[in-house]
Amino acid sequence: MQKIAPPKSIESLLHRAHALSGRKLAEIAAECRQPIPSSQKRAKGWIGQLLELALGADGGSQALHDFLALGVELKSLPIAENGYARESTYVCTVPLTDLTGCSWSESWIARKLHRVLWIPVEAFRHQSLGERRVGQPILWQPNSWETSALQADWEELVEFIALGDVEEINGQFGQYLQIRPKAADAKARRLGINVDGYNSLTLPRGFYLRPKFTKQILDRNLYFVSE
DNA sequence: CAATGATCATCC
DNA sequence: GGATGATCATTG
Repeated sequence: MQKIAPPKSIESLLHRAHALSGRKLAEIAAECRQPIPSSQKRAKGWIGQLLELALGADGGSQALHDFLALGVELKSLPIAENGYARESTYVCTVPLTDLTGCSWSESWIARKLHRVLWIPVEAFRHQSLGERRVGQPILWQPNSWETSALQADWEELVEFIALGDVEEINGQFGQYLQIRPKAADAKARRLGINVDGYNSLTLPRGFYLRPKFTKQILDRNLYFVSE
C-alpha cells in the first residue's frame, strides 16, 4: 500500500475522516489495497490499522500519538446493536515501575486521552467484516466530568501499583477505567515492584476504557452508523 | 522485545 | 449478554 501523507491540520484530518463515514470497510480496504481477512481471530487489529492507513496516521507502533504533529490519538469503536461499544477500548500500557511522583495530568494515559478521534464502526452480529460501515468521526476532548472520573480511577489503580499490590488488581477495579492483562499470553512477564519495594516480574497490563464510558461520548454526538 | 492495533474465549 | 482474562499480528 502506498502510504498517504499525514494530515497537516486537524481540519484536514476531520475532512478525511468524514469522507470515510457511511462507507463499508470493503470499499476502504479496496482503495487501500488491503485484503479483507476472513475472520478477526487472527487479525484483531485489522480495522484500526486500516483506518490508520486510510487517514495517514504516522505514530506507528511506538508509544506516540497516532498523528504526531497534531497530538491526536485515533481509536476505532466497534458499535453493537444496543449502541454500546462491543469491546472495551485499550488505551496504553500500564507503567509498573517508577510510579512515585507521577500525577494524572503528566501521565501518558492522560496525554493520550487529551484528544482522541473516535471512529465508530458497525459491529452487528449478522455482518461480515467487509460490509460493516464506518460512522461519523468524533473528535473528543474529555470534559471536566470525564477527566475527574478517569483521574479518580487512575489514582486508585496507580496507588495499588505503587504500593506493590499490582497482583491484587483485577478487571473489576475502576468504574470507567480498568486494568486488564495486555500480553502475548498469560506467561508473559514484565518488571514490576512487590510489596517490599523490590523488583519482581509480573504480567504486563493495559489501561482500558469500559463501554459505559465510551457510550457517553457516543451519546453526546451524532455518530449514526446506519444511514 | 515491547508497544501498538484490538478481539477472542470463557465464565457467570 | 456482559465482563474478565487470554490471546494474535504487526512494527520499530
